[in-house]
Amino acid sequence: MKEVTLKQIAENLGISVTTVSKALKDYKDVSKKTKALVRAEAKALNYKPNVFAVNLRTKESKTVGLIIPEVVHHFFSSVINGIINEAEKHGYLVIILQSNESEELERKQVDLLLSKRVDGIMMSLANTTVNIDHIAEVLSSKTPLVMFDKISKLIPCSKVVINDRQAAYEATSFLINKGCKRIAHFRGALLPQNSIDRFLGYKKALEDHDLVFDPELVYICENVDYEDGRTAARQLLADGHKIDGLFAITDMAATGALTVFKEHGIRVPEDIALMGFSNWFLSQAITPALSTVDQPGYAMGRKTFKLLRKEMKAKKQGAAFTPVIKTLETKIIERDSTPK
Amino acid sequence: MKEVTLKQIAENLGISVTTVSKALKDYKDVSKKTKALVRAEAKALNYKPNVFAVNLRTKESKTVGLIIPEVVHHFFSSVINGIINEAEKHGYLVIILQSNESEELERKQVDLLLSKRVDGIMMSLANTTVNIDHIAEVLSSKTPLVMFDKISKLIPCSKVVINDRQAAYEATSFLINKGCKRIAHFRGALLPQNSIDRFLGYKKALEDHDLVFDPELVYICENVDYEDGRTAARQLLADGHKIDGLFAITDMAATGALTVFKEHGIRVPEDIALMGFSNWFLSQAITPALSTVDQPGYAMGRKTFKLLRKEMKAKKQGAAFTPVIKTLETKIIERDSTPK
DNA sequence: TTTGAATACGAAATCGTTTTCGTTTTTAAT
DNA sequence: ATTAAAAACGAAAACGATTTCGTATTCAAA
Repeated sequence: MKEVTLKQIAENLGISVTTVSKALKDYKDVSKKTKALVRAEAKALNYKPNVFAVNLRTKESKTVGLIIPEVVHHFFSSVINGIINEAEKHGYLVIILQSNESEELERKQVDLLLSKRVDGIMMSLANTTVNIDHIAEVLSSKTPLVMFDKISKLIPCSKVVINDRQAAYEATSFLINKGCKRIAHFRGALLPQNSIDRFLGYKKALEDHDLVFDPELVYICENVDYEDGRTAARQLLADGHKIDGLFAITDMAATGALTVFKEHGIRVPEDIALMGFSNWFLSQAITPALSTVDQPGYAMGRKTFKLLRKEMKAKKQGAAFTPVIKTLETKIIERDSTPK
Repeated sequence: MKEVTLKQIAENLGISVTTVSKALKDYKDVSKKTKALVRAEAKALNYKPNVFAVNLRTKESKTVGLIIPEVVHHFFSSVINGIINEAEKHGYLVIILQSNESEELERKQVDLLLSKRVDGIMMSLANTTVNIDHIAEVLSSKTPLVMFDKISKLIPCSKVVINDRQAAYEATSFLINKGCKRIAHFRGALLPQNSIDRFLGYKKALEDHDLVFDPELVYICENVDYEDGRTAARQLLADGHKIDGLFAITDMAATGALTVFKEHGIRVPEDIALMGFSNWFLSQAITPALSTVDQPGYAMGRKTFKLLRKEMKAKKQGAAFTPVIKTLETKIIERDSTPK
């Protein structure tokens, strides 16, 4: 029950290990006859190359790393899906780590992946990450790197993003075109670029349509989740603001707000029109179904791996590689939380 | 800019590679003075052991594989979360593959993981999997294996499950105790064990409470999702059945049914009481909030890895290991889709 | 001073492939 | 028959760590 090795095959056939190796890799300096013999014997013994040895020799592992803020999240799990499907197509395996939105964990995980000598790394930053030394470290280790969604503009690497500002601008404009005059915004935390960009898009849309921007109508949802949406909505009502539209940073927050509105007898969309963001599965299952912005997670995952692969290829061939920044399209999904 | 190796350190210090290696691993036959020197030099050069070489020597990779039907799924992503958190605690990385509910893909992925020589494998079967040769192959390769949730009773390995039958029995009994007399069931496909068990639990509960079991009230939701729930609910109404309770195999299917009921002016819970299954995030965000059965995904993930680690440890020490089957507790979550 | 046991160190084998660079054998051309 | 070129094979050196077994040194006890 010993492991089958090249040596084993070589001995059985009375030839050298070298020739066996070459035969299996289809080198041209091995005769067809020998190749056939070797292949037959390999199959007979059910030979499987020892990847550990192969990795050591070739200095690559055909494995890539992925660091993501959280796995249990419709958008991110869609990205994962896109990445592992694309990776598998090319014989790569994906190691997934979760930063739990913690910068400290993120650092550890970068170290872990580098020490595992993965062929490349894909990552989306934790909300709290401000110091980016650990990412610079990835670059200086010459490990190909692609960032997606939550990126850092300071790192010169390939990136896959959506235009958050533009998307938020369109979402807000959509509300305005439906007749809304006083539109509140539930934004995310102050730091993350997405949060900032969506807020800026919201603000710009108001200004471009000659509506006053009232900072009092902007509420912060720290975790952009259901509970935050509920809390912010309650606060909004408690503050006595009269609004006819709400643009929430995520579908979760929008859904939270929706339930509060319902509890207070406020009709959606008649009294308040509601736009979410992301097009999570949830948004079509609630009543009224949520109008939102579709954020293409699966496509983002695929594109991210594709860029990574290009860079890994270039590195292997010693070719130069200039970072690419890809912006994916978003689109408005009209459902029942906005007036027809 | 060369890679730092043991040899490098040894040369700098004028000692042998052997001693450097031993010093770093705290062998007792190296003097304290030498250890200090070596460690200092290693730190100074920022030495990182080459895992490829370590893997080859030690024959282990500190990496485990996970095969799962789909990633974009609240329950499974919770399991992933539990697994990678627990794994990370012990220095293991997790390679995740997705079978997309296809037996063929599942086979390929098992092969991939075996060829990567992961230290252990965790998996939940695809719905369509009937032939289990590939799983037997894992066993015969001596790779530790733990199955969870969707398991095969034919494979003698450790397993982590819930008692689907019991949980469904409780859910149905809960409806009965709330006064339901005619309870429909939306079940899953015919093959998967979960689907069968939940159906059997439903049936047994009816019988134990002296209610007639009417096969006409059982509808199949092939993909147990939102759309299936809608379709089944429409069919139920079209068939003219008068029911006062519904137990759906998943929260998704329950939610689909709920929207159809609403569209037909049927009140929940007044006209029909509704129980889901899984306690996905969704269930608390809809109106009325869904009563359901909590399925502990995160705990299942943690437990799964823990069992795997035990088995990997035993293997390493050449100790015997007898498979363990762990059944996790579920519990009824009462919300607003059932009468108080 | 000799002996014995600790204590500290290293040479070399090993893990299983890959690949360079010779060497041998075959084939074709003169 | 001789030679040149082409085709087929192998020895051996990597890759970088781990570990077995010796050897050398130190120190204490007799």
